[in-house]
Amino acid sequence: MAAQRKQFPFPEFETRWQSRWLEDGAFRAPNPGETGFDPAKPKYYVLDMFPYPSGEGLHVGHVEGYTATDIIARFKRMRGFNVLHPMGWDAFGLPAEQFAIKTGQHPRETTARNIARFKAQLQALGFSYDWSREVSTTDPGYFRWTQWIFLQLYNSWHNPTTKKIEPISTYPGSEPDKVRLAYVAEMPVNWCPALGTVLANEEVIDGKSEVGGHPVERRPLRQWMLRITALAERLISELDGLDWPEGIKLLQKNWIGRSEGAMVKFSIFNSRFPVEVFTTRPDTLFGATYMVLSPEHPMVPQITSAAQRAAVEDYQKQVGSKSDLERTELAKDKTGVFTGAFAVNPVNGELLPVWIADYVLMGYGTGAIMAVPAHDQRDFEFATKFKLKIRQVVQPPDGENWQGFTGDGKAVNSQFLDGLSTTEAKKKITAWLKEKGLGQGTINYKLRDWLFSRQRYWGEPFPIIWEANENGKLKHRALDEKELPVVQPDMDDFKPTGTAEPPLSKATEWLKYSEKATRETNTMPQWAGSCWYYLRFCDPKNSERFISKDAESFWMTGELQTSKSQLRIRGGVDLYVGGTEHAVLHLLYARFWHKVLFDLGHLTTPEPFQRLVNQGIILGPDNQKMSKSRGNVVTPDTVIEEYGADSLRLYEMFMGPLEQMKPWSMKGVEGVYRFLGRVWRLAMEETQEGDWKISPDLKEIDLTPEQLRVAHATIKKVTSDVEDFAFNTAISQMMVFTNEFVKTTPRPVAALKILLPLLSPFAPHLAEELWENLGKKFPDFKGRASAQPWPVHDEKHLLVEEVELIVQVNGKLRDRLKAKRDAADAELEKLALASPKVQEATTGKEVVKVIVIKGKLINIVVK
RNA sequence: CGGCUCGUGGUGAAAUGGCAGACACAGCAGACUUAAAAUCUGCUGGUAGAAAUACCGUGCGGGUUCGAGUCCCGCCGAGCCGACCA
Repeated sequence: MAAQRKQFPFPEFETRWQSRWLEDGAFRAPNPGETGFDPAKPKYYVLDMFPYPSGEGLHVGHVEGYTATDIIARFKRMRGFNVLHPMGWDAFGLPAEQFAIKTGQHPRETTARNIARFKAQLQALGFSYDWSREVSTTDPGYFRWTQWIFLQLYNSWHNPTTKKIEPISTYPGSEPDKVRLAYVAEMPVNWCPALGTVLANEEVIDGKSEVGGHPVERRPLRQWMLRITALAERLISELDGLDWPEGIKLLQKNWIGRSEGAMVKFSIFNSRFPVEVFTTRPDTLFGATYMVLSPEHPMVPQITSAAQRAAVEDYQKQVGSKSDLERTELAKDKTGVFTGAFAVNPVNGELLPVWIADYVLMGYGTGAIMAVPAHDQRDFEFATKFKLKIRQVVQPPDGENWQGFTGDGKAVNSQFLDGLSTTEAKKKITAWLKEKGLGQGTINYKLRDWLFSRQRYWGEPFPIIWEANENGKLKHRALDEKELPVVQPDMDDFKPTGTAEPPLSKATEWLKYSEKATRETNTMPQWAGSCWYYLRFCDPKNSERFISKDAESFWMTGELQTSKSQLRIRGGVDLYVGGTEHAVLHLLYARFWHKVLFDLGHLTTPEPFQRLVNQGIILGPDNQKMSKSRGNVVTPDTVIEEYGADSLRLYEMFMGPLEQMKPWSMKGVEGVYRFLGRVWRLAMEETQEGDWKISPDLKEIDLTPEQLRVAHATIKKVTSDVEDFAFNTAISQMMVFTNEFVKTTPRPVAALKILLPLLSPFAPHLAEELWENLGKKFPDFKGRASAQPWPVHDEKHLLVEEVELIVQVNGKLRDRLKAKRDAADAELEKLALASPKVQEATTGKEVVKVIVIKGKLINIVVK
């Protein structure tokens, strides 16, 4: 098959065009102030989620999104935009480090090799990236600025009065370390013994590590945290102005998990300290019949009675040894232990038994709840199992069973709340609690602060040192930005230490910053580098700043200078394409950093990505997710070898809607390959010797009215389809166009002058090659196909004198008739009623109404 | 259990509330060829019919509408995500 003669000589011209584009910098986007910059051109920033260059290379799934953005980039250039379309590498990360450990090669070497392979694969697809802007997160010239941004976080705080991130110097208190956006905390973390590292909650799936699937346990460790929760509110509300899929916005909202409720203080009968509880249903306070603390709650040891101590400690041990997986799986059946303590219900002085149970999580709210079994499913199950009191305090509307009823209703058995609706009761009790100093209304979030340190070698070192203060206690201090970048030392042994000490702790030389100070040995997580790469692309070589003011302003807002008073709501990357797997984490983290830098005055837009599009997953030919173990992975290399890059690009776009999940089919590739062959033969003819020459059928003749109609309908449809990301239907329209012209001889060469520019974003190599060939004979074909202005359709060619109308009787198709395009309604009605088929269908019936839709149909309603 | 997305030929899929199945794939028949490949032509939702044509048809049941694949309600099924979030 591979040796088979190709339908058109793509093996020769595809690589030739790729080198020509590279050589003459065809897709270089000039920055303000650079040669070639034209201030009259509007900007368009189209971005792919840059890849992690794994050892596996790209598969056809990666290529889908990249092809879509490439089509948009090429389209926008032809429409006169200054298009920024960059590519780079998210190259820090665990797989490279683990591969290094296994093979003894330095991750820097394997990473460089993987990048070279990825780059070659991308270039073989003819993508129009501006390669002069290539960045890698592992390059010291890049991560120097990642570290610089960390310093911004370290040196700033969230001012609750202004609700903005401000320099730490505006903090009026005496303990700045308590408010910094980057802070140190002793946290129970997800420790993965196999990987020898701590993982973020997001990297743990069903109690196992996302990478490798190793078991993960909880253990307390000193960690760097980022105070993302300070911006929780804005991370929700500022989603509103973004052109993102609603589903993704919802995912982010749910992840942040805002809920309104109240904090309520319960005093404990035998303790000096109260226990605080968060509830979204303060209106059910009179229905609280017991209280539950999380087994890890710090108050548990103090309040536990002597009689219950053994049972409580036993239960704590049991829960502690369970992985998160077991804990949630076994959670179907409620478990718990009585502490022997009693809490006092602040509204009525009732004594409530205090239990511990693992269905209450330390990580949410205060780690303690008031249990209202009558109106909460979990409390109801628990109370039923342990025979605790259940008291109704909400009357459901229309006579529903009140047991376990969690909806809104009317308050009962609640003294001064009785008769109030749920909403009113919430308001009243919250005000009452506040007045008595027993609680207050509050908003709680599921979002936790971001665990930002990793015990790894292959990541950005922190620009932090530890030195002893007067009391001999170690204290962290930020390095000056002049000391950046902090580069990892070259080490032969970067294996995990097996303890919580990171591999960098073995670099004894590097570790020592001065007589009194040592370096932080943790490194940043992989997310760090990808949080701001879209900014660096705007000004990738800048050694003075992470991005120049001019470049930032131009590529984010389209204006050369944006004064503070003109700050934009819209702006940023115009189009961002990538998979849904980054719907919460990467996108949330990047938005967080962007907002911090925005508040600190380094950026001109509050959001990084104006428009987001998610491409669907491409399944293997067997309809299963592509994976090495299933053996159903299709690589671009094999497809390009056999059918060429243009066929691969075209097929990826022809498969179906971009956002949809769809299976791969080699037969489908063959289909678009045949189509490209037909386009080729529109212009070229094979000689006896097997060479190609310009087809003698091509003549400088006018298009017929019908040909003009097809041509202009194609311009119109392809243009609007590209704007709507409906690439599959754009391609089918170009197939219609081609089918119209292959059968005609002589063939108007003007048809190709329309088709080739339309086709060039999709199949750029073929379009360039044919355009250049035609230029040798027809002087009309100047320059390059990819540099042509985008064709514009003329509506006058689409109008036809006679249109076919369909005639329905009661919505059922009965006849078709031809009529003048602008015929009057009354005339059409008369024509339709005169049709024999209509008469057949209406005899003996009364015509009630006739609906005429101009140019489309006539519907006769009979009774 | 909850949320989201989606159910259309043998397959991938089209269809601003207005001719369901465009464009492809596969299949069948034919042309070219010694033959094959490639290419080209025709047919290709189901049932009945030689055909014209007729009837049926977008997961199921209701509703809105002159008219529903499309909008609304309820079910069934699939995929993805989140799952004890108080």
